[in-house]
Amino acid sequence: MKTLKIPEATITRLSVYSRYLAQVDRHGVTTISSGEIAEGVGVSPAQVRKDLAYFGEFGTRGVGYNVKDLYWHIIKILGLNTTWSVVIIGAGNLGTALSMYGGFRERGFKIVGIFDNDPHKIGYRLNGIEVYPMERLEEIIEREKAQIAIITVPAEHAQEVADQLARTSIQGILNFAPRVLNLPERLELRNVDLSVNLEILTFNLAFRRAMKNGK
Amino acid sequence: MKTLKIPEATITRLSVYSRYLAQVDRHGVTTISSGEIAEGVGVSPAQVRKDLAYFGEFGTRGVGYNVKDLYWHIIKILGLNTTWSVVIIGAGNLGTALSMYGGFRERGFKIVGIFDNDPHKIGYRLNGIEVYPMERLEEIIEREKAQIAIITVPAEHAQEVADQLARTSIQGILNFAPRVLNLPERLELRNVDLSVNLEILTFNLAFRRAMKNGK
DNA sequence: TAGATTGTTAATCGATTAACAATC
DNA sequence: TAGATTGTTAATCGATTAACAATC
Repeated sequence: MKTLKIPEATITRLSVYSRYLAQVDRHGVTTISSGEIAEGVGVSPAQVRKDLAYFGEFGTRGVGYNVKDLYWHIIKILGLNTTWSVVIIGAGNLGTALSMYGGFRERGFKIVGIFDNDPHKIGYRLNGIEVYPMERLEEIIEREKAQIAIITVPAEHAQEVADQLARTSIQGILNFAPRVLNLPERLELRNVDLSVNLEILTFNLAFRRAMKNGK
Repeated sequence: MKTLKIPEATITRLSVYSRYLAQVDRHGVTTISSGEIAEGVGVSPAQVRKDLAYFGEFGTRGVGYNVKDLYWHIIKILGLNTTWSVVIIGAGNLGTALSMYGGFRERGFKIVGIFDNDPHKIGYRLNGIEVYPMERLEEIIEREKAQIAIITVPAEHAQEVADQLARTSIQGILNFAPRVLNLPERLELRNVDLSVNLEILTFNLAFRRAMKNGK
């Protein structure tokens, strides 16, 4: 076991493995091999073993892995054995959709507030989550001990919101605005660009087609 | 210029470059260097040039790139010079939010219908887009010549929906359900897992913290 | 011509795959 | 003991970075 550099792709896959393990666990499976996990999520068995090897030895040679056991090991690795409090900035369609997204709750994320600067939206409750004005950002983040913020405001306002968040005790930001953000080093930043994903799809489709027709 | 193998990361970055170019173009900038693009989107200048080199020579040595020109070249590479018709399967929070998402429209994607199996939702219009029953999936896809489908149904139903789509003329699928899908080779598939992104964030936060406290 | 910046090749770095000894 | 499967090392593959000749 070595810990030095862990590829981000490994973390992505661990997340996928853990969800797959939860799924087979629900079906009553107690033991699973790297080959079966690989088959289930579409990677190679060596990949599965390598990914796990970064963090320890979780299996039994000749036998495989205990499903529940490995599941909890991965949950712990991902930091999901504790609850994370999350605020959402932007009560538009995407923000409200994410505030109700079951996938977050299932994995232990707790949305503790939504922020917007539209006076009409303030005070409204979405699924029991209150919409606050931007002025109360710092106050609510402190009160709720929120560690993560999700930005779903229009691209033009994303940097401004990021600046405001940088002045709070927020530790990580998940940015859905299609804009590159400048942030202090101490903040963890991840970008989710919904259009990019669709565009990789169109590239593959357009490119394939071009290949077929001659070339 | 060689075309053989293009890293997916290159396509992701091209998408980001093009949006950045649109942004500086709006500010009246006409010429830009690889270094300036790199600075603007947070990669290295060599990276920018390498990415572009897969597809041709778009710049002038000693000068740089014409902003509008390069923008359109990338748009063409990504296959965005034509309109893509898209259907959304699942009229829940996420599906409806995506149907109204401005980021898609801006890049030339046209949502032509939303599908759901909840009778209460059928016939309802969201932003001018009609909600159809699942039974009409094939009919509407043919009529609207939709090429892409976005899956936003619960994980339990994702495979079933994928199977239905595989029987239509849909060419590509963007899957938001946290479930690995099995599909025929001919279909292009991309997975967007919203939780995974949040989990990479928590891993980084949890891991960093563990590093600090001893270890 | 001198300065700037591209396009491209070679060197480096990192991640995946293959192979196999360890061991249940 | 024989069969299975892990954990790990070495080999391969691929992507990024550095360097520089080409050229505006």
